[in-house]
Amino acid sequence: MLPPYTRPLAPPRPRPRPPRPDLVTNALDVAAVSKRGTIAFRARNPICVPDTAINSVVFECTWRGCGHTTNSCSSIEAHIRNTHLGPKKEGESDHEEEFYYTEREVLAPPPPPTLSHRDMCRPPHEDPDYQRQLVGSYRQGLLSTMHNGSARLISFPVGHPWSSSHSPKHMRLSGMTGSPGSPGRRPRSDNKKCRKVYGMDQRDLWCTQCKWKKACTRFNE
DNA sequence: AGTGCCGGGCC
DNA sequence: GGCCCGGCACT
Ligand SMILES: [Zn+2]
Repeated sequence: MLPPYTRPLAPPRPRPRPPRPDLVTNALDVAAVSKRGTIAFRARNPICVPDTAINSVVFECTWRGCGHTTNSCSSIEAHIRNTHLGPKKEGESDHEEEFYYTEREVLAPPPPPTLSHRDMCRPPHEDPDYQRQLVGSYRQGLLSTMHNGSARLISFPVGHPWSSSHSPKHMRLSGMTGSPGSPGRRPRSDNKKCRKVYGMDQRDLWCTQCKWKKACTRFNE
């Protein structure tokens, strides 16, 4: 009797869904008293930049071939764990991520967000930027000089780069989740996206991809 | 608890 | 193609 797929026009969308009972998270983690409290670099600051350029600090991944930079400590650690070290095991408590990034300063961290029209929806394995990242990490150890100032990477599809003893330290092999042929999931970038910026009650201000629950094209670079 | 988004549905 | 949501990986 009632129309099949007609939605009310523009009411706020308070649609709280019931939570799933099958999601469990382990709560076994160390308190981590001092989070990277041992690096005491950049104490001296010899860079003599008066007050014209805003030199900000970035965290740069030092994994070979990767030059991924972020601006927060937690995001670079997340990057390293996701893209290089692999999933964390439960029962491991050393902060190994600390050894794969440095903190440095930059003068002009190209903040202008790309104004190009990258407003297309595209699966990640077709994204040329994304493919470059994949190859870069896949050849970890085969290439020597490779600069890369881009952003995101993903967990590997099905290859086992960190099982080939190319990593500077241990190897974290495990049954990586992912069916053969699955391109993997891109790690969340640290920028705030339309949803968080505008909120659920202003959904009409979101970019198109955010409205469709796709990868945001306005706030990621 | 909330956010980001892939995969897949419907039109 | 546009549009939307279930489910899930994260935080
Ligand atoms: Zn967006």
